[in-house]
Amino acid sequence: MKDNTTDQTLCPVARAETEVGDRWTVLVLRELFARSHRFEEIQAQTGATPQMVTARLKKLEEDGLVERRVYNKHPLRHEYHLTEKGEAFFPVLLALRAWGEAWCKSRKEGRAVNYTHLTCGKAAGLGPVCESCGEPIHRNELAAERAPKYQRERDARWEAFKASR
Amino acid sequence: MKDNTTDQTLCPVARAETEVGDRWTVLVLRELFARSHRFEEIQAQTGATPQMVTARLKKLEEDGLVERRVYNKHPLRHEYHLTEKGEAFFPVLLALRAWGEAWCKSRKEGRAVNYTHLTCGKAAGLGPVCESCGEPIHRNELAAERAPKYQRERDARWEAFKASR
DNA sequence: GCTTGTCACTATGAATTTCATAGTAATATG
DNA sequence: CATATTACTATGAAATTCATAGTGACAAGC
Repeated sequence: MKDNTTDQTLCPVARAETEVGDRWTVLVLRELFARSHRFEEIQAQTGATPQMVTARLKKLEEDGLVERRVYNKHPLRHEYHLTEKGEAFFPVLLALRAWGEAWCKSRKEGRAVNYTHLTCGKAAGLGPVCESCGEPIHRNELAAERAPKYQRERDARWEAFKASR
Repeated sequence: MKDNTTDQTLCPVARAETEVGDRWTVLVLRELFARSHRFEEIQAQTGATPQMVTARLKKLEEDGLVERRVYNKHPLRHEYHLTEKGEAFFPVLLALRAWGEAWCKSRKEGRAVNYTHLTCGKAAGLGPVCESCGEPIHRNELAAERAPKYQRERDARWEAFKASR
């Protein structure tokens, strides 16, 4: 995609959007952060078609956010993992999550995931700083726990996906 | 767009992406945060076609991020402004900017915009907390200054846009 | 040794979206 | 009365997306 407005600009937002400015791409990244490393898990949980997943993973790899790791030869099978650049995207996803929780859901729907801030042992809240201790949140100092309802939703998606094959 | 994976999920990221999961949408929001409130400014600076701008603004209005304000009757003319929900999106853009500056540009290209943290009077850095005083950054406590190179880029885009009509 | 299952995709074609180019409508300005 | 300003709309070709189906390589069970 040649693109004079985003490739040749100094604007970091435009630059970023050429790499992650797509719904499926962000959903794939969400899954990688959620430790879904296999193609089928990503496909099932994002709801994308296999072509979409293939295309996004390929582009993410080209852009340096994702790397493939062989976990099986014969047949050749890969797992997808975040690189340093991919891991660095976490604050964006955290901010997007905070906005989504605050502005895209009714109050009675609960949180999908609750984070515990491991450095202080208490609830981290929505960030960017821990609501319990005030320190900036880093992904490696976080323990995630899915709300039962959200966990069930994911389990159901996986079952539905497997059943449809 | 009926969408069983993003409309019916508890995941705030998926919810958010149905509203802002698109390159043009994010670029339009960037312009609104940059205080471009007129249709043509947005069109010129994003590089989108008028249909794209129309469609995104309409959707953003429907989703409650943007409101139209009449600034002229006869002919009827509107300006586009962020609502509270739209303003609340700022941390996402800030995080995206930080990631873009850090990972989508070569070191020798400078920053596009530098922020001064008004509460401490010093450089705010890339956030989410002020690099000078450590406090969380809020948009209304920030003064933005465009790098001369970036300002020239924007001026040139505006000139090119006007010349092409 | 043959069927069934697993995993990661690819193939196909219709439907939708995007893009470039051009044009319109209402009014102000010189 | 001609030109400029502003905010769009129209059109059709090109590209992308989607749903549905299928493939290839192997493992595991019987």
